[in-house]
Amino acid sequence: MGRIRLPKSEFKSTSRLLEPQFVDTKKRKMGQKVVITVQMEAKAIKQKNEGPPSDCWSWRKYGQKPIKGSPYPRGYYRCSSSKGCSAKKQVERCSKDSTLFIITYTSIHNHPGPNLPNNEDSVMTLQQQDQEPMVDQHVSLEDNDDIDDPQSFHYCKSPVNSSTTTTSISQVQQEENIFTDTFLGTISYDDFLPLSYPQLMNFPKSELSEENDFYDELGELQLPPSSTSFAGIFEEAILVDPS
DNA sequence: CGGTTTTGACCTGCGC
DNA sequence: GCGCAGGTCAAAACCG
Repeated sequence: MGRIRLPKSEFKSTSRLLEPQFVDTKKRKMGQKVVITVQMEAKAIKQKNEGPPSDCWSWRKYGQKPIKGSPYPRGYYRCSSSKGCSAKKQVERCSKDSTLFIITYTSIHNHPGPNLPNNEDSVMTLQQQDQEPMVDQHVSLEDNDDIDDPQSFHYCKSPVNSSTTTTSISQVQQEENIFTDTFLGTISYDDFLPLSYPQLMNFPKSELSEENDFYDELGELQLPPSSTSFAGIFEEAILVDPS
């Protein structure tokens, strides 16, 4: 898609600089991230035209880049559920297992999630799964050839011993075999992701990066009851703190 | 018609 | 300082 760009010198005078307060510093170092891996049924991927698994948040794709060493590009999404929401996610596919999606959540939602009334139900489901062997549900979905729900997928536990602060995506990719080795079972993606970033993180607010300072200002933002009961499942996501 | 996706260009952090 | 790779921008195309 051709696009006429101004010469660099002229480019400097575009709207990006007219509103410097909105200019993203585009620092490579982002705040802490949550990395989760999602294994989808091959059929489901086909049905979704190889698209990433969707969650109940509304995401808008704003970029895609080929990643060195990976045959699959990485997609960049930002939350479109609410204006001004800085929540972002990156979706890439595992180079060795095309059914495995690596989703990296950065920043946080500054608004209540969609379908909030359902969140409690979702959490209850998670809690139940915590108590009961998840394999049961896994089997039930595996046995179900009906892919009417293309969002069915396998939730893969991230590397168990990954550092809680320094694990990077590349490290994750290097340990892809661990994903399959540590496969736990299947949960509903909708159950897993209505929760906002800090809920996923479930770590002390003081540990949030300064990028997330605005969340302090939103201290009045009411979190769904799930925020506390999500700890059980959270440990299966990777907390990344690039330093 | 408004929101989303596509896609090439631009920006920036980081390693050397 | 330079080059690379990753992240973002934004116009055009697409879609419902």
